[in-house]
Amino acid sequence: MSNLRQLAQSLGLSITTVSRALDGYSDVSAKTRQRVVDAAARAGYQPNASARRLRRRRAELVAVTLPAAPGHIGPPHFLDILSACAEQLALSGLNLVIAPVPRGQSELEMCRRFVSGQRVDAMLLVRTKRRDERVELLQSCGIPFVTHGRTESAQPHAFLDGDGFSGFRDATERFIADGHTLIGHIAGPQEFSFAHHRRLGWEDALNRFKLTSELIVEGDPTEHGGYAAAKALMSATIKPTAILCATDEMAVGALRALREVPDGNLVSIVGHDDLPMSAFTDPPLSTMRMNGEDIGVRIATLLLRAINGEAPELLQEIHPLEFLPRASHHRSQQLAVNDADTYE
Amino acid sequence: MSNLRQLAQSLGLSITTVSRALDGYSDVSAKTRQRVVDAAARAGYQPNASARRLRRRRAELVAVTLPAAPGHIGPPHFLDILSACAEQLALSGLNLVIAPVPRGQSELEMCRRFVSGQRVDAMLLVRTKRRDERVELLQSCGIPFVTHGRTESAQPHAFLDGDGFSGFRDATERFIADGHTLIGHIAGPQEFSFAHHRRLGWEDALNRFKLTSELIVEGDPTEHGGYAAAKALMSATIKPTAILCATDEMAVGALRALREVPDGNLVSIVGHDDLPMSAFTDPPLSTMRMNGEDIGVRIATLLLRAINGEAPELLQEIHPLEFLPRASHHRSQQLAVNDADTYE
DNA sequence: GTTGACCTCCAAAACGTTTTGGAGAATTAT
DNA sequence: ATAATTCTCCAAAACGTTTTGGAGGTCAAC
Repeated sequence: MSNLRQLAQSLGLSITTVSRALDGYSDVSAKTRQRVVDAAARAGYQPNASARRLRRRRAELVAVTLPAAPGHIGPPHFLDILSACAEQLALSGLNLVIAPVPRGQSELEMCRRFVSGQRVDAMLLVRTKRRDERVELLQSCGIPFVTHGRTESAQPHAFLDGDGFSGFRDATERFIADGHTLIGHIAGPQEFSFAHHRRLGWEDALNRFKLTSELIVEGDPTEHGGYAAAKALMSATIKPTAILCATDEMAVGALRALREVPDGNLVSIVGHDDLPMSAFTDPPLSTMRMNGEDIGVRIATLLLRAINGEAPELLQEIHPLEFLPRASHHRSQQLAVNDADTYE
Repeated sequence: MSNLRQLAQSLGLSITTVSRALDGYSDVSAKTRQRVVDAAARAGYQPNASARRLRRRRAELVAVTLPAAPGHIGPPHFLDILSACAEQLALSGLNLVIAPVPRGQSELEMCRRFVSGQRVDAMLLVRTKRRDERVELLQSCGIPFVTHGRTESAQPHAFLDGDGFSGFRDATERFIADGHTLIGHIAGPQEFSFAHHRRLGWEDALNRFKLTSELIVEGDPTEHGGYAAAKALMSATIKPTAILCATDEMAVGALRALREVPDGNLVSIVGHDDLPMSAFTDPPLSTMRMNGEDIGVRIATLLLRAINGEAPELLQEIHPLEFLPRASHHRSQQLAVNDADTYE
């Protein structure tokens, strides 16, 4: 609307003074400041964002890459995370921009365009892979970034992740304590680090108790992926009596598959994410989720600290998972009579 | 990284020439242009976004407001829409920024900040209300904007919407044709235009056939809202034999409520949105969805046309809904024997 | 041999802000 | 009464780009 020059002119002051008055510098008298602030409010003055960004050499923007992945973009509540993150960032004057990968372009090129055009002060990467080329690029550029999920990068980088390993190990041991010996896993694509950690946790528990870890099928992290995987598991000669699913979405698919298969309704199921709908499936889905406060806010905090130059080693958070027992992890009651204490 | 000046210096050319060479002006010789383009590629040159934005007086940004609404932010697939929209916008050099409402601030203030700070070239409003103050503000500012969902604004504005009225009217008539006479509606908050249109469609069909339109309960557009509403409907003295739900999420909640109620499994259900999970509920959820290509892309196109100055009247799209019959709309087979032809 | 029309290129201004390095006035200390 | 200090304010430079309005040269036409 209006700019600093017009405002200054109308007040008979210099641009400098108006600018400094609004920015709260101490070298402008209280009286003048008040006059300026009033006039600015009256005029609805807002500094031109591009001009400030240019002068300050900060983009005031953080980009989140949305990989055009097969299946869904992320868990359905992912937008809520982004929204909370954006809200927190906004408190520090940063806006969150969505950086989709243009058709026919690689994620890498997109990242490059964003950083070398100085469009962003930092980046947020989601759906990180175990070996993620985006991480390597951003590390070599030296631009601050945070990933949602770990990677196997040699150099440390900032990340926030849930402890999928422990969560899935514990869930598996819980099944074992219930007397299960044939515990399957519907895994997500192993290139994704979240899927890999969850699988390793499941495997770890089975190895420790010398149980088979062969009842595993990998699928897309979608309802259909879970459906197909469950069908595959249940059509083998050795069928699991309990199944851990990498995500709630896969678990929802698995539940449907189990409805269509003989004795499928005796198979126990556990998922991960605690989607809003998970409490409303039949049976209500036992699941787990990262506890603690809002993930989006935490991510924003990490981003801000990264922008402030804190070392990546200090910006790594692994949050424990919280188990949410509902009905689905306890379906075959006849197994529960085993003596669970022998496993302690 | 590098800027125009350095690039020009290294080539022994002026800044002007380098700039114009890269922008494809005709007043630079083919030979020089080639030299410039090569050097730019080698240096990985990307123009500084803030500088260009300042000079061109375009923010190259579009903001989407994410109301901190009760319940979820939007349908779970909403992020996919935004992603597609962002991708399409990116083809025209525009980025999509998330504009959440800061705590303790109204959506209105947020919009004002964005437009008067010239942070955006256009805005996208979602979850529009029948009387939406954001629309009024943006209209008075004269900034281009598109809404996802209609409003009852006096002045026309650009929008994209599904034909919820016809969709719900048709779905109701389908129930009537199946012999139902007690058809309930689980409505969304009527201040939202999408919820209102859907309700009106349901009501219209009932009125036309002189059936009662009293079996209606309003709830939050969430699983829990649907659950509670269904419980309420089923605990009245007159119980519906079929229920239309304003959203799939509400339908999922309703399905669970019906499982917990005598004869609930005979009640037919229809939802709206075709969430990925809707095909995996028990029974699979009959639903409807806006057909046509990617909604996100269409929204982006509308935004671009609005930015180009096209009149709002020309930027209004109402898309028909497509009915997706699965199992849930046909549960009480004994009712279907009625003579449906009398209703034609 | 001059005129006009092109073809290349460029200096300088502009976008609106923040920041630097004072200038002048008022106040206090010597 | 002068010097030192503080209090206000401001002119000008800078951020990196795009765009305006030519400048100088070459070539063909008259």
